[in-house]
Amino acid sequence: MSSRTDAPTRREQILGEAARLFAERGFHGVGVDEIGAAVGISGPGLYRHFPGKDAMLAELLVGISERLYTGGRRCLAESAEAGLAPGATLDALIDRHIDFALDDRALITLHDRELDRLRDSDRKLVRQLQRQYVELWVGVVREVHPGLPEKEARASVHAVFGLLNSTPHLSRPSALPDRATTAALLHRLARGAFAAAEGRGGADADGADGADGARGTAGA
Amino acid sequence: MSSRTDAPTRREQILGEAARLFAERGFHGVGVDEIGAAVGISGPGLYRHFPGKDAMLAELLVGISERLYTGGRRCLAESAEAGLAPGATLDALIDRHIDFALDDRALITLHDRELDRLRDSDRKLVRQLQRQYVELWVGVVREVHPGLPEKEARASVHAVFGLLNSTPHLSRPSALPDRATTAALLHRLARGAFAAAEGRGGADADGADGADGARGTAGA
DNA sequence: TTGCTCGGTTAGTGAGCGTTAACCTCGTCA
DNA sequence: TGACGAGGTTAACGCTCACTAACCGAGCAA
Repeated sequence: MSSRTDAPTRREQILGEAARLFAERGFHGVGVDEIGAAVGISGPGLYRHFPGKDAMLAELLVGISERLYTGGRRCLAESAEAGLAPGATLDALIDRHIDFALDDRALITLHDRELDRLRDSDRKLVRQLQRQYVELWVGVVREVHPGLPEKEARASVHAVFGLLNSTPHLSRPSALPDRATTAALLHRLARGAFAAAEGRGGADADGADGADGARGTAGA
Repeated sequence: MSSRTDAPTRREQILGEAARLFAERGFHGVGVDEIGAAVGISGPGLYRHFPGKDAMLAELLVGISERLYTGGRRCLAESAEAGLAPGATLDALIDRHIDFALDDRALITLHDRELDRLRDSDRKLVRQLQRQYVELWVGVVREVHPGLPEKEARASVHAVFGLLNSTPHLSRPSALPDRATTAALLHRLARGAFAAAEGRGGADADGADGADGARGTAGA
């Protein structure tokens, strides 16, 4: 159960420290002894909780992928229920992703850095969840920006993920404004990027979009 | 030397394959035997060209950092010489970075993934080059968008780097439109993000921007 | 009390890997 | 012709590291 912010169980404690360490120095760069030491037990004691080092990484990556995807689905469901406009739904998606990116920096880092260290089956699962999450965004983005061809929408979503996930890469986070300001800034950047995506599609045209309502990126 | 597209020297060949392999499976994830095999020699033969595995990574990371920074400086110099507007300078910076991101995906990946595997001195050097490169962007961005506070400008630049560098993270690049379309799209996304950055700065106010003048993302 | 499980411990093992050693074979140049 | 250096080779060493074996003490149920 864990009423809410219970004392974290040993497993969770281990996963948390492992995430931090993996993000800092890479999966292969961290030894089991270090992970153990980080939670106050030492070395092979971990094997009472996990079958192996790989299993920790797998659980972390599958976990974050699932949380992202189900979080996204919940956004969509709530938006639909509340009868929100596509633009507001996109705002909700963006905010939720920003929360992940700012709160679980280590996991976000791992998520696109250590994926290939997984067993085939786990990697397939994570990839599938990622794909579904992307498609979920693509759908909303294309509702907000109907002029955007699907391929470009997908590429834009990937790019915006790169943008939103960029904060963990900062060497020292002190360079950032406070959390609220950063979140608001990232939100504006993401919306601005999407708005600019349908500028004029280059060669493969679709022409008609004219002055579109949704935003108003000043000049755009 | 090397008139232009000469047969690459052994060293260059090794560096190229090492970059590819490091990007695919991580620095610790690839053995020297594999790197050797990739260029047709085997294992310790590499030590005729490099003092060690670390040295290869160091040369790759220092190299790409230098190329990015000097490339950026050249952009600025040429723009100044031609008397271009700040907007056009920013366009040039963006295009140059996109060329890097699309042509040297492996290096871009390494650049923000394996930095901590370097010896202290090398890491410091790379970090310094990165910082200088960022500051160079920040200067131009603030010329184009004077309403943007410095901290937010810097964060925006980092975020846009994340955006521009996102393509390597795509599992299979076939999902992307052709190169020209992708480049144009990334360019629009980046400009759109910057344009949206100075929306209204949130809490920490600088107050006066209201309807602010300096805009005109459109034409640029 | 006895005995079992849970969560630790330390010591050890075996594989993988970076690196070195020793040796070989060309082409080049005096 | 003969020395030599550049660029390979294979064998071996030594370290790191994930994982296993064997043991142990506390809590707790019968």
